[in-house]
Amino acid sequence: MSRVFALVDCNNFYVACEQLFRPDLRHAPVLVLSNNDGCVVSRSKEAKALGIGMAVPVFQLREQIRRHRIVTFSSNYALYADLSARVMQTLEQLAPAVDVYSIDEAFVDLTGVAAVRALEDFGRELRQTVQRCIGLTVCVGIAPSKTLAKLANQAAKQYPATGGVVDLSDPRRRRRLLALMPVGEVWGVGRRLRERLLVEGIETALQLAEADVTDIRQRYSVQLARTVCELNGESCQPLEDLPSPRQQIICSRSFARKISTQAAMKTALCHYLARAAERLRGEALSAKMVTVFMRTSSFGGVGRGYANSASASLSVPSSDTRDLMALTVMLLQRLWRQGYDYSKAGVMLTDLYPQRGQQQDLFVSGSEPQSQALMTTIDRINASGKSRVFFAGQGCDPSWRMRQAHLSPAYTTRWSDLPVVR
DNA sequence: TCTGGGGTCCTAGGACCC
DNA sequence: TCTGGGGTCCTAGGACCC
Repeated sequence: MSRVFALVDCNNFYVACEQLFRPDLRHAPVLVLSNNDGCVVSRSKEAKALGIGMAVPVFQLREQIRRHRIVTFSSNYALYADLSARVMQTLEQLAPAVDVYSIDEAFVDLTGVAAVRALEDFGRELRQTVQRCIGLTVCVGIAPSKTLAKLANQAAKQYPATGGVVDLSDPRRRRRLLALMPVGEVWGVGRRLRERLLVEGIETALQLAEADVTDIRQRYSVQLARTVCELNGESCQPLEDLPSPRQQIICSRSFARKISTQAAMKTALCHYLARAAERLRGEALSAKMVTVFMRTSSFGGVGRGYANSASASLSVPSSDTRDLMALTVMLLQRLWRQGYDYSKAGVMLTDLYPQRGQQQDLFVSGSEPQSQALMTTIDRINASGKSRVFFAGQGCDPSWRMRQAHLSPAYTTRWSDLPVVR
C-alpha cells in the first residue's frame, strides 16, 4: 500500500501562544524574540505585513517597533512546550501514528485512511479539532512523502482559498504546485544548496524533481538525491514511531554582558553544565564525554577574535553533576585565553548511555547509589519551585545571565500566573 | 550598547590494523 | 629500494532543520 503522510504545523506558533492569553492582541503586530531578546523568531501576520523578516536582530527594528506600536515578547518556552504537548495529544487522539517533528509540527500517518474517507475531509477535521480544543490554528499538508507533505503545508499557509488544507495525492496537482515553488523552499535545500542549484539553472521544485537522481547523488549528496525521490512521490523517510535515542545534550547561551574574567566564565560554564546534567538525568541518561566551547563575538568583522572547543572523557559514564563539572572546569582551564571579551560559551554532553541501574561495575567505587540519591534529591528540590540548590562553582551573582525584558506569565504552568476572569 | 539555542546527519581525512 | 589494499573507528567540519 502506498504511504500517505500529513504534516500538521501550527501557524506563527510562539506568537499564537502569546495571543491566546492576550485576545486584545489578536489582530496586532506581535513579535516573539529569541533568548537574550536578540532577534525575531516568530511574527504575527500583521508583523509580517510590515515587512519584518525572520531572524532580524531586534536593535535594527527599534524605530519600526515604536512607530507601529509593535508588541514584543521574550521567549516563554514553558508556555510553548505546554501548549505544544496539548496539540500533540489532540492529534494522537484522532490519528493512529503521530511523529512529533518539532515543537510546532508533527507528521501523521494517513496510510489506509483514503480507503475510508476523503483525505482532505480528514485534514479539515484535524484542523477544526485543534482549533476547538486548544484555540490554535494549524495548517495541514497531505502527500505521499514527507518532503511533499511539507510543501503541501506551505501551500496551505500561503493560499487562504485552500482553507488551510492541501492534498497533493493527485500527480497533476502536485506538478502544478512544484512548478510554482522556488527550489529554496524545498525541505532540505538551504542557502548553500540553493545557490549551487541556481547556478545550474534549477530554480523551481519541479526542475529539481526532474533532475537525474544518480547525477545528483554523485555531485551533491545522498540527502539531496533522497529529496529528489521524495519530490517524485517516493517515500524515503519513514514515520518514526519511536523517538530515536538522543545523541547529545547542549546548553549554551550568549551572555547579556560580555565576560572577560576566568572566574565569571567558570560560573557561566558551571551553570550551563548543571542545567545539562539535570536534563541528562531527566531522560535517565549518563554521559561519558564533555565538550566545552567559548567564543568572542562573530560580528563586528575584523579585529582579533577567539573561538575554541575542547573535549574530555570520563573513564565510565556518569550522571553526577560533580563528575561532569570537574571535567568542565579542567577544560575551561585548558581553553581559557586571557585578554578577550567573550560573548558566548557552552557545554555539550555526548557519548550518552542509559543510566545504570543497580548493577555494579567492578571498577566503580561503592559511592554510586549515594550519588544517585543525592542527584535525585537535588533535582526534586529544584523542580519543586520552592527553592534552588546549586553547586559552588555556579556562583551567586550571574551578571551575564539572559536578558528577558518582555516575558509573559507562565499562564499554564504556575498557579500564581493563572489568568483571572473578572 | 544590542545579532538565539538546540539539534541531526553526512563526509573527508587521519590513525590504526591485518 | 621497495612502500598494496581493504577495513574500522574516530573526529572535525559542513550543511541543514526548527
